[in-house]
Amino acid sequence: MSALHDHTHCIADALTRADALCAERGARLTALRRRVLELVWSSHRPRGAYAILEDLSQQEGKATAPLTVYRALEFLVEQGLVHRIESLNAYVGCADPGAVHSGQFLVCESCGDAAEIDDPRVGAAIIAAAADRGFRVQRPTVEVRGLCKSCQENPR
Amino acid sequence: MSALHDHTHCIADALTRADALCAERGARLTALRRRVLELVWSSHRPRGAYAILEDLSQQEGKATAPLTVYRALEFLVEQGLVHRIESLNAYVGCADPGAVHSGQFLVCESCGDAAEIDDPRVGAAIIAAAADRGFRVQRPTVEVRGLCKSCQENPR
DNA sequence: GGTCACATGTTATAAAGTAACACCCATGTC
DNA sequence: GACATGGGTGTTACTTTATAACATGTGACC
Ligand SMILES: [Zn+2]
Ligand SMILES: [Zn+2]
Ligand SMILES: [Zn+2]
Ligand SMILES: [Zn+2]
Repeated sequence: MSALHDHTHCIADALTRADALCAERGARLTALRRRVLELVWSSHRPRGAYAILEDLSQQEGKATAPLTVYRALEFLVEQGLVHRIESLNAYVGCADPGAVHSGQFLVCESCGDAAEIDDPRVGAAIIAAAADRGFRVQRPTVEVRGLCKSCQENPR
Repeated sequence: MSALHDHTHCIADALTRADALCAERGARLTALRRRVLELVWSSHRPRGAYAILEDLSQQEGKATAPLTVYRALEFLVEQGLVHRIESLNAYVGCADPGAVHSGQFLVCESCGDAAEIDDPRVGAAIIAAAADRGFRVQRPTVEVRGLCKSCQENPR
């Protein structure tokens, strides 16, 4: 997700979908959780829990405890609204919540963007490789570091 | 890598290969680094830096600083002798150092074993998926959680 | 034997994540 | 309306993981 797009729209969209999904499931997207989701979506770059915490504290005008954020993130991850990028200890909004998918990411070393993909070839290859070894897949993690298209075209 | 195998052999083997590789490259596998590598190889389960630190301290009879271990690990990872499992904040010996590969792991939720694989289908699928999006791959990370064969056969 | 690069030691600190327990507040029940 | 119930949040303290800054050692090379 390069520089120029209407990101306000991304955020609004994400919140709308989250509202709908949670309503449908009877999950409680409380004000706090909604605000954290919004902060996760403040960019397409994965954000650390403590960065979110800082923003939240500022919004509230008073210090918030880490647990507050971690609990909200836990909920959002469970609901599939947010993914955790293991290799960055950071969180990013899910591009397509509701759809069943495991989370595959192309993480740009230069701009920090994390593009979520759900490539069936990758998923299938992992399942096949695991099956060959008698391994039962529960949760694949794919995080590919490299250079995104726009950073290749406009290097620093 | 299930329960029953001659793990002493795994360790000796890993050290021998490490010696050879480092000699070949002119990299300095010092006594300390060699001991850390040995501790990483103490099982096929990824081990945390602080677990290794504890073992090391005990061996030496005196407290060692975290940095000592982290620096040794950094070297070992650079040399491809050890991989870091991002989703566990832990380190595991590389099954095939020297070979060019990125590190794909099947991590068992039950016994904790991390089997390293280097499945060409997975690698190729990732490259293809990335190429479709103009993304240039530098370092793929694949960490699959699930149940290994032996844990499926002998559940708790 | 000087010096240069790299390895290690030491101390302090940062960043990321969790435990335990109290309180609040919406919902449903009597 | 009183009251139990359960999930969500607040508060405090703490653990685990990782790094910064600076001093000291050590071996290769000229
Ligand atoms: Zn956007
Ligand atoms: Zn980029
Ligand atoms: Zn073994
Ligand atoms: Zn297992």
